[in-house]
Amino acid sequence: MKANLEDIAKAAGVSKMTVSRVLRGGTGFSDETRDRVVKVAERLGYVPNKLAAAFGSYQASTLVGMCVPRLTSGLFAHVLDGVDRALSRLGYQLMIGANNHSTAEEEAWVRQIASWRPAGLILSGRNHTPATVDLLRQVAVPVVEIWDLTTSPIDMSVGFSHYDCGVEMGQFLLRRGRRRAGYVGALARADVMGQARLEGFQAVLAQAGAPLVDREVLLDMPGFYAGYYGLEVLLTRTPDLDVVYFHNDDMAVGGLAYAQAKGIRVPEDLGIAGWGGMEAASILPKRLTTTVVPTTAIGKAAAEALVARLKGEPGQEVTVVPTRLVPGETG
Amino acid sequence: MKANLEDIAKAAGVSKMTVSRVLRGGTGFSDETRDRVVKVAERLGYVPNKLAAAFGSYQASTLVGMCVPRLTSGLFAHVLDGVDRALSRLGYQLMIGANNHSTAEEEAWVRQIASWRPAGLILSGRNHTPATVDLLRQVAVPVVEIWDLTTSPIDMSVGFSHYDCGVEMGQFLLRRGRRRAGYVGALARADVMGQARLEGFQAVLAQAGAPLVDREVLLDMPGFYAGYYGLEVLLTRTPDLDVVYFHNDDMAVGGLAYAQAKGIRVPEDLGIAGWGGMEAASILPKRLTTTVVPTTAIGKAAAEALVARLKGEPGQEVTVVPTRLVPGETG
DNA sequence: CTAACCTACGTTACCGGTAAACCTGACGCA
DNA sequence: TGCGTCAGGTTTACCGGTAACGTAGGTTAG
Repeated sequence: MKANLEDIAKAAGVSKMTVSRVLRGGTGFSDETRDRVVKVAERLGYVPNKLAAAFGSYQASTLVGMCVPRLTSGLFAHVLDGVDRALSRLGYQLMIGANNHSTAEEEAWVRQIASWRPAGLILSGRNHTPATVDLLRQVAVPVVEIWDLTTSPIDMSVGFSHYDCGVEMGQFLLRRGRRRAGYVGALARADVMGQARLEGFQAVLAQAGAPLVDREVLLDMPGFYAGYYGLEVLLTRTPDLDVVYFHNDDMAVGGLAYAQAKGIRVPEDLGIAGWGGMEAASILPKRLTTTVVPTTAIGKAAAEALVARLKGEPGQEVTVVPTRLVPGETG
Repeated sequence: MKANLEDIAKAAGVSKMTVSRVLRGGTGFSDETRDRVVKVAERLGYVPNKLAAAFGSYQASTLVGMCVPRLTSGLFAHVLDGVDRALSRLGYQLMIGANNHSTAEEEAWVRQIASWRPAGLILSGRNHTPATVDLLRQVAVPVVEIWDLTTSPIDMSVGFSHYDCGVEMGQFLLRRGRRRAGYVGALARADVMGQARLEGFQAVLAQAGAPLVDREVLLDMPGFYAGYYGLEVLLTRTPDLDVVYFHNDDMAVGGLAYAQAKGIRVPEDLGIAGWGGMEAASILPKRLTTTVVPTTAIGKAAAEALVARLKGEPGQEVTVVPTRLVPGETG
């Protein structure tokens, strides 16, 4: 990595500053000068140094940090994809991190990222440690909190209400005549958003005079096996449920597998509802009753909100991206 | 973002350099000085500036770039996770990008990333444009090519042989008595690695006197529906196949769904084999015959190879991470 | 008793850009 | 003729760290 602006300047017989302006597509030079400089830069294989550029100019870098709960989550992969597509087109670089559903790990990540003076940050969820919030205020950079909508964001928020998802699913299942509902969740301690869905679900059931009968919240990661096992535990304890709401689709599919294994007919004997809109659920013989979350749209909206702010436009403070309850054949 | 080393230095009554040394955990200061500096730094809410640090010292930053074909790929999500876990522990930051199976997009990405002077790069696949290779040599930074093993890597390689995957699956299906095999693929133009699997598969079948009968390679993304549709096209044209090898598990599952829809018994009438080891395949009533790729292990190994090189150790040039053929109930 | 050596710092120069101010000749215009 | 203006540059002063080297005072070896 040898050639720098100085080298090009010398070789082209102009000043460093002129080279800088030419390469950044500015103004204040003749066409001949531009051609000469561009040619020399190419010949020397010039690779710009954004480190120096971001550092030297007082303006922020083109780095954007994004923190998700887990990198292996199919839902967040799509959010990530939405963000990346929107940002990379505009020349921003995405730095990612995973917080493993821990606000402490998120804080550590923010601390690391902050030292890179990013142009903006995207965080998942609305729960952060006080130190994280302090840090974010201090770095004074646009922040988008995604996934879980909050009416009082640190800066901007893009997402939907998990509580409302629970309410909506509760209402739907009530309309289908379910009266004895159970719940199977996971991530007992860390999962604030699943908790919010459960609360909405519970509230609407209680209001209708058919309160939640039983629930089983495991400590595991919310996957297929946790759903299978969770339903087994739940039904062993409380066999006469007529519907079970799961933390997410992965778990619901596991529950479906359990029902199938035990000869429980779905939806006749037991209704099963998930959440999230897992792509792979399409491989099931019966369409899963679930709430589809527009993951890519959330990513896109988050990136756009961030970019708007970076361009000096005000930027939407709260963007609601509506979810969609899909009545399948299992609920 | 106000406090910098200078501010701390003044407030603590020492020089900038001493503050720098203290905060980086170096030597050459007394315990009292350290305590005083640390306390002041904390009080002022000092946020280090890695931009300045990486730029000022001539050594590379703690930025690591990683480029995957698609961010929504479940397999690569696990690779990414493996890399991130290994790197973030050591204080490295991961910058990601997607090349959409295009070497041209990869080149554009490398060009962007190179200007950040990363400590290292991780690329997916062994195919790169000449300009990419030039750039990589010029930035003179450790590079790990993952996923598709190459015996002559640019720098280091971690992965497995796609060709051998095809060979192995071919041998397995031959042993199970299959003689009339078909293939359903996707990404017709861009997918070099699926192509390699097909070549291995074809070679071993031909050698055994039971050459590939027909194939259908779609232009679509390799997902569930492409598999469903691809199998339909293939069987309509060539109904008397006794086994079909799919580009990946997603497509195989789609094929399975098609077979089920058409009353084709699997594996009696038709064998189905996939590739990759999709988690969600576990929700199938029958275990899919497939090749499981140790995704997280590849990510971890890639990160470790990179870190070894960064520490000045030689670092494994080629690391083979073996795949595992899982005989399921569909082959 | 003195040279060598350590500890605990301070000084200086520089990394490669960018912003902002400054310069210069040509041209238009009163 | 003198002055303003504009294109097309150049010059200078940083940005916030780090490496390399300098140095004062105390300690130790011979």
